[in-house]
Amino acid sequence: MTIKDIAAQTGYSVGTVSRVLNNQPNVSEKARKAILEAAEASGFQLNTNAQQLKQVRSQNILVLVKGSSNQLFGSLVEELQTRVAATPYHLVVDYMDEYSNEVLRAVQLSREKKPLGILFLGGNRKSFLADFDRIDVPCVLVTNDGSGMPFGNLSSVFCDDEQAVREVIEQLISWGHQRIAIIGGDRDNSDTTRCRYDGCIAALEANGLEFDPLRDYANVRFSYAGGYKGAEALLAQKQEYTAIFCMADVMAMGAIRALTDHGLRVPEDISVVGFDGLPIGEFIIPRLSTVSQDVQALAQRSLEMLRKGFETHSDPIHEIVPAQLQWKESVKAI
Amino acid sequence: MTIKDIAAQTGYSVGTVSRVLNNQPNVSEKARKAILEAAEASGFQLNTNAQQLKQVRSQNILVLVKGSSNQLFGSLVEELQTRVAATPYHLVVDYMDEYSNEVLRAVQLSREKKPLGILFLGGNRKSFLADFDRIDVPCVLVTNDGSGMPFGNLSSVFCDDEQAVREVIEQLISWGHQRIAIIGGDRDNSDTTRCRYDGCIAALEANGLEFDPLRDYANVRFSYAGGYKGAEALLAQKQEYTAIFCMADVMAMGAIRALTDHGLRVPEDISVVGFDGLPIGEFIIPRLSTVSQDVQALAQRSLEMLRKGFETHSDPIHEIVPAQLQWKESVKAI
DNA sequence: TTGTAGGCGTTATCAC
DNA sequence: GTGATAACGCCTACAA
Repeated sequence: MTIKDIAAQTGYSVGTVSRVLNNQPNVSEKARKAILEAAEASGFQLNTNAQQLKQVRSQNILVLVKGSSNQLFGSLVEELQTRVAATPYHLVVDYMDEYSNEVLRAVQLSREKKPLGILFLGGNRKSFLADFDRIDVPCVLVTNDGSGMPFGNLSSVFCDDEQAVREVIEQLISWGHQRIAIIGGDRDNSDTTRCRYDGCIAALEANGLEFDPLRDYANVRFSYAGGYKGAEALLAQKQEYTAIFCMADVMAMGAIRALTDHGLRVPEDISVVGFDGLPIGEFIIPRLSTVSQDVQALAQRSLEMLRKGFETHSDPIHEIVPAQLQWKESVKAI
Repeated sequence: MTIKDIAAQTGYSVGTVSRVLNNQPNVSEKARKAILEAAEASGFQLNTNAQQLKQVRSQNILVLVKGSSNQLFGSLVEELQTRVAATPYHLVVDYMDEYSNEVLRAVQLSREKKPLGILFLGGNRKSFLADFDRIDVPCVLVTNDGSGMPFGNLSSVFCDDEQAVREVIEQLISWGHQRIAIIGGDRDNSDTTRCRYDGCIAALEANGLEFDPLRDYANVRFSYAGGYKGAEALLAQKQEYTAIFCMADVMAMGAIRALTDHGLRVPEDISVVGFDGLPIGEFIIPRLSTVSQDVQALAQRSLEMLRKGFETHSDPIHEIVPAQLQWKESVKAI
């Protein structure tokens, strides 16, 4: 079933059928009605391949999600979906694992999907500096800082990770915590990890607390199991930590389980803080203290910035959306 | 940059370039080398649209995921990815929400991606009966029973939900539980819900326990919040339940939180069982008792069955993979 | 308002 | 082995 069949069926030409199916003007009501009916009846859908092959520009907004099991991005995509539904645009979501090069993928998909713009959910500075100049449509980097990169078509929305983490640590200190450990990722390969790490160090140093990365920092994967292992590694240091900051909620949940298994109560014996503000944090026992990223705001602002980019061709914007510290049951003052 | 440019650059024709880029025979080593080098140098990639438009059959295996936030399917897709990586095939994953018609989507994508076969992760009998005859490639319905449907190209792998749930309930009863409530979804619109519900009823009836659906069954969404609301609704019935069976782990986690908030301890005051065997169940407090679906086996068998379908053109198979009851900290004998 | 025809980037079928 | 060339299904001038 192709556009030709519909044309034959209705007696109109492929041109008219195409115009109707694309909601274009210059078609009589009669033709529109007949063609839509025929299409409906046979369940006809335009072939996206042919469409995109021919089109110079689609109505697509491309969303590149780096890290397919990142639940924060999951919520973000949902949020984006509902917002885009109310616009004339269409969302094309592409998932990739944490280790793929998001920019090269974007170059490839740009050529194929001919998107109006691209939303990067996660991304590394290194990849952008290397290849982003091959992309010419407006883009927004979401949850990472894109300022300071020399690109005229790259905006960004993100929360100030470093600042948020600094506040977390300082709050913990003000509540009497002196021995604070950290569970995070690889600071050499993740900008996010690096920012959050810097925030920790800044706060600890400002308060004259000693911190030995080799002893007090656990470098693990961003997962439940990673958090579990991280906490066990820290316990093995026999440092009597009073608090652990985890760079992701999933890590925090794994850590809480490990601590519990080793006979420690959270928060009575040790406090735990996460990062992201995942929905599940509200449901676990104890409720998780966390830095909550404003998914709503991230979705709204990134879309607005992208639209401004391709609708009015305006200059890139770099914007911080505030993160919110949420102190829940997993933390206790000493 | 197109295949033509590569042809011009290397002095060969588009035909030869195409053959090289598709690893086809009848190309001299010299040509192959020159063309691959040129492609490499410019980072050239074939345009998928043009490719799929022209191809009669791709090397794609299409995976249709119904319910994009279903974490069980998330693990399944990961499992499938790693397994397919070792084959000459390629996975194309398409996510859709719980309320879309998976079969119509499959018809559309079939036409476009020209897949060798399709894996349905989740699906409803109703949609299949209505439109599946429009699909002619081999398919496997995963986690739902596809037997009893009159299609020569539809296999299925699933766990015996009804049986598993029956065992759960009977085990609870044997441990002294008499007042058992259930949190689940909409039995009219979800085959899975219906199966699990039937299993409950069968076990309860067989043991002479009374069960009033209006009072003892909470129909909510498959989410943390759904489980929370479900548990609250049940508590409002003032029935002194000793155990709650939830049709999904996410529901169970929400329920545990609600029970805790209402001053009940799990499992001391009330036992909770989930379904799915999500990784996180191992990390929450208390560790969740659940019916663990064998993701490995589901992935392995569904792929094998699909390959058998399009490689040897054999008849559909319907197979049950055993689910495993995992009794953890969230359950206690009375 | 409608029809016609060329071409998007590839694959596939021929000849050579 | 290699090179033309006709599709694939659609969009888009342009002509009618």
